[in-house]
Amino acid sequence: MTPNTLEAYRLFHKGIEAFALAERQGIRIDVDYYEQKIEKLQKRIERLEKKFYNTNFFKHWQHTTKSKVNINSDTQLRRYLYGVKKIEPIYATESGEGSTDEKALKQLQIPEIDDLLRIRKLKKIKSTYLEGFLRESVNGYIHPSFDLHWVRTYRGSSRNPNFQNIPKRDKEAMQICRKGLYPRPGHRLLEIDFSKLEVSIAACYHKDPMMLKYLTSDSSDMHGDMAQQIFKIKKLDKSKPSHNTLRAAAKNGFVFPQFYGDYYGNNALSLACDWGKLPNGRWKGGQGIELENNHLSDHLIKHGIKSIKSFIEFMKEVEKDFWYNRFPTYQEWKEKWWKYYQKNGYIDMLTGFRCKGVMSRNDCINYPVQGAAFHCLLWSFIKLTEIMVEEKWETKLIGQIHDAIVFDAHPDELDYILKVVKKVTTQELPEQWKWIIVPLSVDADIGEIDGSWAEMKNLDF
DNA sequence: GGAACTCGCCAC
DNA sequence: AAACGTGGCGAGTTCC
Repeated sequence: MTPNTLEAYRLFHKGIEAFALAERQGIRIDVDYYEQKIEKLQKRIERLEKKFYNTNFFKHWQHTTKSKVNINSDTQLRRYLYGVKKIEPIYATESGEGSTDEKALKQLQIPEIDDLLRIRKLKKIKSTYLEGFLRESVNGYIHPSFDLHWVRTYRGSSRNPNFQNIPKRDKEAMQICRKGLYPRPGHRLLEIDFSKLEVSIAACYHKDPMMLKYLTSDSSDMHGDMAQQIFKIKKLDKSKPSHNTLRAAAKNGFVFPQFYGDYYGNNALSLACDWGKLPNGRWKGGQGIELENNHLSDHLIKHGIKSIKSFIEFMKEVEKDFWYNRFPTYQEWKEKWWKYYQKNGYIDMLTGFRCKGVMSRNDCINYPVQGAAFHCLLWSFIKLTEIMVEEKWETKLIGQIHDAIVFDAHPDELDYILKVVKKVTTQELPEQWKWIIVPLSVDADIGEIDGSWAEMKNLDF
């Protein structure tokens, strides 16, 4: 695994130097806040544990176990549920054991297990994030390492602590974890991320006309179109919350998984799971989100999809249409790319990096996209760091999350920084790399002066 | 008593 | 033909 061209080598060399500056700068943290929050969480966890110990579920579990039960042990839980109680596991792990992850446990519909999952969630927040931050803090700052020498796709990684997986979607976890991360006194946190970067970079490889159209025209909407097709609605109306839910479901339950190489069977099941029609493949009316006095499930039944089986068959057709009618050139590219690897034993990225070794079909399709997309971020990160040093900014780059850069910004420099960021990311980058044939765009989130990372607002610029 | 492993879960 | 890509990390368990 090496950069295959001088250009690729230089990108990583400069990347390491730029990351070193960000690492030295670090991210300010509120140590007192985390210490107090850990104590509070610990008390909440103990209360929940006490409650759980009083349930019949736990008492029976302990009764059937010789040694003292550790409720944090998935191994012990697995033995109890699937061994002692002989419940049929919903699905298995990689190694063939019955799964005890959240999704599998929820489907067992045992009320006491909800307590267990709640405890699991709080412990994750406390140990991985809060205690991790404190362990790594030096004089009120954490200094995550940003590495460029681990990842198979030539992406970056982060550790000690990992700055790239701090909770965001789960509101409660996000608040707790990010509330103690700050800019330097008097500054504002600023996060810039590329919009739909991987989809755009994929298009630079396959050049599918329909995809290029989606990425170039403001009026077209790929996820909206897929929502219409999957959920059989005539016209997606973005002013309706229910339609936005369906659009998000199409995006996260079909389009993105398909890009990563998933197939209709998984898509159908996970979509159906989301609106609660499983387990047992039972397809009932009166479920799923409300659509004009109608539940999604009734709506689909009315349109001839009367069982989970027929939904799977339907999604099979949707998939076929997606690849062979909507994006045929993308489909051909995937086949061509996979064949090329099988013949030559390697594939080259648009940025001059070579992937070799044992790779699956999905790997061949994903690696070049994932890598080159990150290299767009990296190139921008380097360029902005160079300008920062050259112009002696008070503002500093302090971190990177695959397609996003985090700044610790001086308020007086903010307008200027935003102008430079936009120029570098959307103009200079495509000028530098002529293979970028789609418009790139960036989005900004900004915190208050002395505001934490938990309270960021979208910024028009 | 530590290394290696599995599992679960957070991000993109 | 195959069947979701990349990481880091904590906790528990098993192996030596």
